Amino acid sequence: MRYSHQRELIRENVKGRFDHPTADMVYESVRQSEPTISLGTVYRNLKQLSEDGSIDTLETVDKKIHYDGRTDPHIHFICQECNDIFDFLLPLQAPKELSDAGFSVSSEKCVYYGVCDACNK
Amino acid sequence: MRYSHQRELIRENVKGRFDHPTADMVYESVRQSEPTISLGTVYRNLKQLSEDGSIDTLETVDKKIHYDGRTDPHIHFICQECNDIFDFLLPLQAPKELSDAGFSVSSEKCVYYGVCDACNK
DNA sequence: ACCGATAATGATAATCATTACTGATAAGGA
DNA sequence: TCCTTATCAGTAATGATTATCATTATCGGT
Repeated sequence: MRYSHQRELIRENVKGRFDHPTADMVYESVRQSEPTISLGTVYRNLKQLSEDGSIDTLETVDKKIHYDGRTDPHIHFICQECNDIFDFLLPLQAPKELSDAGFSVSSEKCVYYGVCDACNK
Repeated sequence: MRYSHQRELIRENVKGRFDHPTADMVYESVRQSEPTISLGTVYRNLKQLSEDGSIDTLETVDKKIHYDGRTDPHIHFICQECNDIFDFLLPLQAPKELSDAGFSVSSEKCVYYGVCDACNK
């Protein structure tokens, strides 16, 4: 993959935030410092970066792809009150029933739904 | 919710299969016995059924909503070789770190990625 | 430094899953 | 049976994402 200024801006943007942005959110943010960047460029690079493991993706119920700069093992919690997405840094914990059945696990995407600490008050 | 013949066909179809079909797959199947049913009707009813908990949904990387007749606690495994989705009936196991932090969990969606037993041979 | 091959870009059109709209039909209570 | 209205079939609209294309930028080789 050849270097590009735009891709670096996109990578740094996603890596530097923790709000699990959509492509459009990254576009609006990167546009502040690079006003001529195209939405298609943002989509193309987010896809590339997620395909080679630089960033991660998270599918939610809103039918938009959310991007995540974190690539170390962690799980997500989505509050059904405020719709915020929270990270919890926890080691990958694939049930042993999977390996028992001959299934080899390389990654996991766990999302828990409920009410967050703040909304519980 | 008022009774409708079409909705019952859709409910029975999803409940009677275990391949996590998309709206289009349900449409093609129900159409065999009800040729005049509309794709919009299938979408509308799948949405209703999932909203009142009769069926479940599963978001994957293909950007389509998959429906699941199973509503008892279970996790999913997606094989990266054959792309099949497997069910494992396991009790909901929210990490205690969540409740420790004041987060109350009401449901979970766990998807594990790797290679299934058959493809491992 | 320049060339040439080609990856990447900006702008925009196309795709495709899903949702909304509309006039007709049917469920079900009075 | 009559009335209200949820649901339907058919189809247009929406919206996120992807593809296209002419131009520009990267980078190894000369």
